[in-house]
Amino acid sequence: MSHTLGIRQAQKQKTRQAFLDAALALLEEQSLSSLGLREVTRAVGVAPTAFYRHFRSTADLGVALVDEALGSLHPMVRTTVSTTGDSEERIARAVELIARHVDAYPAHVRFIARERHGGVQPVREAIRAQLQRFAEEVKAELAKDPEAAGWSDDDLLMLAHLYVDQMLITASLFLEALEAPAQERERVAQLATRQLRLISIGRTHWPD
Amino acid sequence: MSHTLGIRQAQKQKTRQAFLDAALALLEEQSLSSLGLREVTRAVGVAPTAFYRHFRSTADLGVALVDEALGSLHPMVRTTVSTTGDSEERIARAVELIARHVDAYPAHVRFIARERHGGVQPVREAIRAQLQRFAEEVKAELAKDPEAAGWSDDDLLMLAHLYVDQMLITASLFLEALEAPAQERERVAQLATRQLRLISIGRTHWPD
DNA sequence: TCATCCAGTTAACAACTGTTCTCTGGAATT
DNA sequence: AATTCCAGAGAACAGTTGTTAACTGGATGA
Repeated sequence: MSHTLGIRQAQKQKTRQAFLDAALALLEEQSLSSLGLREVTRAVGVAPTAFYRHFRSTADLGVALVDEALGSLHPMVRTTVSTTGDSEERIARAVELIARHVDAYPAHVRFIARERHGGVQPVREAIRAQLQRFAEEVKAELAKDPEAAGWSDDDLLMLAHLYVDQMLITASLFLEALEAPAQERERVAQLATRQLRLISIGRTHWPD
Repeated sequence: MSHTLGIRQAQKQKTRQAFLDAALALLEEQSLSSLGLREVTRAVGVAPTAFYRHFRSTADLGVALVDEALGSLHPMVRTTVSTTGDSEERIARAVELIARHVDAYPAHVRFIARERHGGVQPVREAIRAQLQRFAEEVKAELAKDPEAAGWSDDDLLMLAHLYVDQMLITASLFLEALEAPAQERERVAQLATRQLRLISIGRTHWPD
């Protein structure tokens, strides 16, 4: 049973979301550490002081953006890795899925790539924690595969991190190619596919 | 025969270098897009207007920092990849070399990791161009290896990019572990070693 | 119905920003 | 020795910033 929010709470959440959306748009052309509080309130169309009703600082807003950008991604990642079919099919599906995600949420992807090593410590920390969770989820899925027989937990996590990092690199490349001709995007897809293929081969022959 | 600079030019270069050093120090706790011109001149100890004698803008200063941080790295990368010995020795040496570089130039590494996807377009472009050069140099070295027989140019470049990205990821992990206990840094070294090992295995079995 | 709450407003603060123009004094050139 | 050059200084500009305090008025709960 879902609880219907009061008019007041609903309006507050609406404004909060407007803050997140406006910030995400502004962050396409700058980093979080240069994002001003007044800049955001101006974009939302609200008084500067209203900001404090929702966030302590822009860093706090950034952490909220991390949750929005990565929080909803967990189920997708899990189903991607656990997809059935042979190795080649799974690679093609993963690349396709990354491309679609970048198309659907370019600002989210840009934000994560930009702030992962950005100048705001709490945000870096939040991203690091979420990516750690991703890696552990991927590891759990990898462990189910019969190919994982004889793999140590450490090695599975090592491979999971390799996949997660590769996912981010690929997403970033698709992002750069967003406004480029289809041919360029296809080139990125081919590159990512072959890199995943090479990793997959390394995985198969691991305990040589 | 080296040309001795006049007193004037020498002093100018000295001040310019002071700008680069001060900026790099300030950028440990923020991004380039939030770095103020006055902030830098204050750190150097000169008047704000002196900045314009050396750079058009902070973005321009950022591009100069890219050259300083990556320009001197080319010979090192080349010799690393072309190092003789079996695969395992080369991996160990590469990881060791990355760790030492992070120890020696942590601010450079932080700057590149931060601004590679940062909010200043000309700087992103400069980093992208340099990394492209790195990849092509690595590719040229890979091509010399007898193991590269039967590899297409495209596949060699694909593998080279994989190595370059992996190098950056590893450097970034070492950076995070800079002030951590030696045990943590060893964990990073082990992780990077095994990831490179897996890639190396994939490379060996590539045209399966 | 009435008192309470609280998201958003208004006004004001000192401090800071990038950029301009004018000036200075020592190096470089003739 | 006289002239030109030019890195850096100084002062002033209109705008911007984050944060504070006291307020308003509609939703909320007794």
